[in-house]
Amino acid sequence: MPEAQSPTRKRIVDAATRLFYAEGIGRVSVDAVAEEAGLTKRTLYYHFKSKDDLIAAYLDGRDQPNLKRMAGWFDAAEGGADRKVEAIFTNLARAAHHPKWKGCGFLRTAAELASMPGHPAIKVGSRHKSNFETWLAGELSARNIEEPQALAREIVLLIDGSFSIMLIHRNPDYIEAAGRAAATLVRARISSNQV
Amino acid sequence: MPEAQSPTRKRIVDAATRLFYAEGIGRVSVDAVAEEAGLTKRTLYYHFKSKDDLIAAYLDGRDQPNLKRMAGWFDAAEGGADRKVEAIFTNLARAAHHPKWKGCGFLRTAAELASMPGHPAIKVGSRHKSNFETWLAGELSARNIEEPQALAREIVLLIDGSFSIMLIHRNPDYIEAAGRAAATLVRARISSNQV
DNA sequence: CGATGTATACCGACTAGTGAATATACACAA
DNA sequence: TTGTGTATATTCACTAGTCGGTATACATCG
Repeated sequence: MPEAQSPTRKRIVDAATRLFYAEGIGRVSVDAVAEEAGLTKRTLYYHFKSKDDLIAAYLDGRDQPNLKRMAGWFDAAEGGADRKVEAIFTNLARAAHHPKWKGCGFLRTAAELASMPGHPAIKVGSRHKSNFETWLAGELSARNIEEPQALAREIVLLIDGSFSIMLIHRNPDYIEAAGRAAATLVRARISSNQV
Repeated sequence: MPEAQSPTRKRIVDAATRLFYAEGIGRVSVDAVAEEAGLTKRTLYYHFKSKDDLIAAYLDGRDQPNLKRMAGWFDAAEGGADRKVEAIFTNLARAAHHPKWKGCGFLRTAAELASMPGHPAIKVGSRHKSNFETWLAGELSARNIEEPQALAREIVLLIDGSFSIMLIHRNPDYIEAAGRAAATLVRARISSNQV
């Protein structure tokens, strides 16, 4: 039985992360992951019972870093909740200029696995997106924004819409437009007794 | 040289449409498409020079039907522009309940081809999404809505956000929430001298 | 010894794409 | 009418390579 936190396992997940994000889970073979990790396929299958498991582990490893990055942008931004929300989009648009940017790994994986709704990787993605939505609703609630849950959900829709459309048009203007729409929706819910 | 509108070609595209939408372009082999169409792979390759070409033809064939369906929902809805826009989401949510529903074929294909931004199928998808955005801006403009282009873009972001999140959570509530947000954004732009 | 980890070598199934032959239909000439 | 040429359309059989996954063996270390 492999150890849950073995360094070899981490090497495999790191290699899978690089390849899966760059090429998509369907276009990357297990052989390629093993080679990228610098070991043989048999060793990979000692640590993971299937490719599907490895895909889920890849997404699981992206959960916390992704959340922290978003929260970092939110926290660092000056101004009220509207400006902080818009900062997420502004930073996203900047990140999208990077040549290695390929959208949201969670959404792309869900799209590739659309015919397998119960796939373990999709459950991981669902949990991640819920985590983000819950975190955002908490931040909005702490700032006395009205209907924080509903608003958080609308912002999530605009963020994921940006991710998707970017893969079609490759035009970051869409992300900026989504940011302005999100800021508008936030301002519409700033309550009267607000800091 | 094959004929552009040969009935055989149409049979192939129809078969490809069924399989590609149901399983995703990467999970469907050319052999499978040929068998679904009731002919041999060699015949398929007589009509299409590559699988990539066939994928582009699949999406090209979905352009007009998709636009007509959206426009039909918009036209059929009672009320002002806000209600008509919201009707698109309501109908989308209803369609998403169907067991064969697998999201937006254009977005899913773009996600699968994220590592090949210049792929012909992505160009077809980009054109389709632009067509829809332009059509919607026209409808909004005809109803004296302010900033119709900006608003159309925001609505598109909410629609495509709905498509993406649905593949993660499989919960049509997100589409309804997006519809309410879209209606809010429309109402914020209803000008004073309006019918 | 026994647990953990790694390597070589292999499996059957499937992949996109192709070579060569052939069926069909129609044009034109004897 | 009959024969020949030609373009379109289709099939069978095949290639060279990749796929996820595994059987077996061997190392290292407590």
